[in-house]
Formats: sequence, structure tokens, C-alpha cells
Amino acid sequence: MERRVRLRRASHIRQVYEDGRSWKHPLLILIARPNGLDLTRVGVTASRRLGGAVARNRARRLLREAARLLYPQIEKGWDVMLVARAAILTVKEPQVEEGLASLLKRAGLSR
RNA sequence: CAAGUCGGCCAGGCGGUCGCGUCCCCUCCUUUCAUCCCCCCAGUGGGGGAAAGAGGGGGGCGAGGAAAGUCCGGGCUCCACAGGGCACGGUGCUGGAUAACAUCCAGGCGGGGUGACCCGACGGAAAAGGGCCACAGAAAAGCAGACCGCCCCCUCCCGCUGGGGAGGGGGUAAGGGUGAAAAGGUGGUGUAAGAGACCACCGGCGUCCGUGGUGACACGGGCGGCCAGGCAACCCCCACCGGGAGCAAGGCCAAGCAGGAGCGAGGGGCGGCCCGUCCCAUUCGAGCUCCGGGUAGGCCGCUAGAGACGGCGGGCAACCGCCGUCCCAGAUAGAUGACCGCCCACGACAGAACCCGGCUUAUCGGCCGACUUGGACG
RNA sequence: GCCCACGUAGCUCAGCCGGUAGAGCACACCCUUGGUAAGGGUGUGGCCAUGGGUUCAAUUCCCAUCGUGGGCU
Repeated sequence: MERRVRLRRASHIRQVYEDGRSWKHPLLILIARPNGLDLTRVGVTASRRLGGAVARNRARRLLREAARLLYPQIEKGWDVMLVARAAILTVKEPQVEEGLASLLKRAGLSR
């Protein structure tokens, strides 16, 4: 994904965690908050609980790839954090995409 | 052919579609004249380009042998200089390599294996000194030690020629037993019984000499006293080495805030002490403690280096010198991914974060070379 | 990324210079009581995180590994 639409500032991420609503799926968690802009920004994260650097890189890449493919279908004007859960390491990309799509529908962010 | 030893290399491949980071080029647009260059004007103003940013297109490059653990050693940065002594810490056979090392190479010594070969924190424990050696055992470390046994003497009892038993005194380290360890081994002389008490040989120790080697050490010979326990990964002694912190080092720019109370004559550079030295204080107050407030942005450091590859030369080797060619990640919530097809042995451990040299640990397998042992055939 | 500290009974911790591991709480049983709590007594429970090394002997000394917690912008 382009860096322009990524959530990169620590202060922005903190705001999402503090003010955002969350939706859970066995593979990932989605946290979102309106940002008042005309574009949506996405951040990804994977905690140390998931494993070593290779496992965490794998988890983040899967989340980024799913978000890239679904980005045109996401409502504008949101800051979104995607948090990886351990089960994500056992699946392939299309399943992550499916999980993210269902979360977006439940959160009312898909159009 | 089987079993094994040592060393080196590789770390799925190819094609297609979409995607990411960085650098460069082209194109188009925007911003500003603060900086640089050019032009116009002479009203210190105007314009163009460079520059910076956004979009589009193209090209180059883009994780590892361990990138890991952070266990050593350096470079680099800051602490005024990195100075002296003590303390503390580290290393520990010899010679060499190296920027340096606890690493590497060669050799010595000791141990293991039929062998190729592998393993070793490998200075000093008798004249520097202190300490410890539990339990068991009679005795456990500078005059070692008599429990059983063995031997001699005395008294008593049984039997009464020879013998046996009990008690006491003494000798004895050959035998038994305890222990991780009991103060050389074998044979002899000797003796009441014994003993390095004495003798021969062997082992080991010390010392002197000779030969070889840079040296550790090896070999040979003479002399000595008969023999000297273990632990320095306990303190310690000897030799050598080490100033401290770490790229979140350190420097620059921008933004932002609010100070107050107490202690106070010394404080800091510096982790401990002393010396030396420098800086700030003792007037208006250095510094310390407590309460409260602000920031969480950008740029540099940041990758061309003890660099990689090839050749030649020196050296047993580690490695070094010279020449030629090449540029090989620099991210900052952190870039290598997703999907499809084909092939094969169906893919392990695992992701740079300032950079190198090592060590250690994890790891599916595959390939190549040298060598050892055993068997069969010619 | 860098720098530290700590792993001992179910829990919280002792164990100084190596000699065979304890305390408190908890648990089980007994005494006390009409019964319980408290109190007293007895007992159970440990690969001393893991693997090597030094030593006659290691929880202790040394090395490596694994895990947990903390600090530095």
C-alpha cells in the first residue's frame, strides 16, 4: 500500500486506540475512528505474542495485502488499525481478505 | 560396496499478472523568490532557471549463513586531556597472525580411538602465605595413625611335659577393614614380628651438564634424598591486558511550557578511593531533593568499507603485499509480498536497524573434494 | 536496538567462603470444644529453570541455553 494512505504517526495510532470502536474476527481485529479527512488511512500491527520477527513480518504483510486489495471498497474518512491474531499465521491471503471484508461489513465501512 | 573422519559450497528454480522501499532519468503541473545563477529595470522591484513537492512513464538495486543470542574484541562518537597509583575485572603451555581478541594457524604436552582424526580454562599447591577436605574411619595433612590382626614381656585361670583363655604393658604400617584420598611398586637382606631400616631394578621428584629447537619441550648422562596428597573455575602469587558510557552515542533545526517549596558550601567532569588537572560556585546561590508544567516532529550521523571478486608473488599455515575490475539494503509502525502455471528430492532454521572481526546456539536437505577401516572381485 | 536483574515446596521468600535444603502461608490428620474459628502437635510436598564442565562432592563456582521482569528516546 502507498504510504500516503497508511497510518504512520504514533499520535494518530494512539487516538485510534483511545477513541475507536473495535470488531473482532478469529484472524484479526479492526479498530476504526472517523478522521474528518476525505481519505481513509490504514495501519497494521502484530505483537510479540505472535512470534519472532519473521512471523510478525508475515502477519503484517498479509494484513497490508488484504487492505490493499479491499481499499477501493472502504468508506472514506476513517482511520483504521488492523491487529493480527495468532491464527493468521496458519492461513493464506484470500482467507485474510475474506475476514477483513466481513469485519468491514459489520462495521458499516464497506460501500 | 559398507561404515566412518575432515574440509568447502548451495539455501528451491523458471515464466506470467498485481504490489512495496530506495536511487537515477524523462515528462507535466504547483509553490517560493528565503538561498544560488541569469536577464530586464533603476522605483530594492519584476521575470526565467536551478531547488522543493504532487501526478504519470521508464530503468538499476533490494536481507542471512547464521541477519539470532549479545558472550568477547575493535572502529566511531561524547565525556577538557584519557595522565599516575591503589582497588576491581579479564586472560593464562610455546611461537606466530591480526586493528584487536577469550579468535585463527603451526607446534609441544596430556587424554581418547584399530585408524583417518578428535578433545583439553594446559602458569604456580616441596622453601610467598592463608583456608577447606563433610560422612565413614583408630588415624585426613609438616614429627600421620594401633580398631582387628601379627610379635615380645608380665600377672591370673583351666589343663598340667607340648597347649588354650582373660587382663595389662610395649613393638609393628607387611595383611584386613573405612574412605574420593591411608604418605611409591616388585624382589631380596634383615627381624621377636616388621618397616627405604638397608640393597637391586623400575616409576616419580629435585638439581647439574651435554645435544637438538626461537621457544614450550624432547633425548642422553651424572648427582641427591628415599618419595613430597588434593582443591587456585577458594582467597592468593606471578606475567600480561583493561578509563567510562554507548548510534536511544552525538550534533543541528523547528515547535512548546510555569514555575514553586525545602536543604545548602561546596559541586561536577568520573563507576570506587587518592593524587594531578579543568570548569562552575561561596554577593544576586553552584548543586541536590520534592511537587508541578512542556515535547514524543524533521535533518545529519547512515553506509565506499580492516569492502567484494579475479590474477600474480611471499609464507608449512593463519595471513600479508601488489595489480586490475566492481559498487553490493539503508528502512523509521519499519520496505522482498499475493495469486496462477510447470519442474524436482515438495523447500529447515529464520528478517538488516552504526559498521566490522570472532565465538556460541538453531537448522529440511543437497552437491563436491581429500582421507581411514573392513569386505568382494580383477 | 542497547543496558541490567532474577528463576528454590501450590504461593511469598531464606540458604554468607561447596558437605547432600529450610521458614511463613496453604493442605491432610490428631488434640482442645457441645460444634466451629483461633491455638498446640504430627505429617505430606522439591530433577533447587535446562544442559555441560571443575571437584571426592555443586542450589552454591565456571560456561552455554531457555524463560520472566525492569530501565534508556
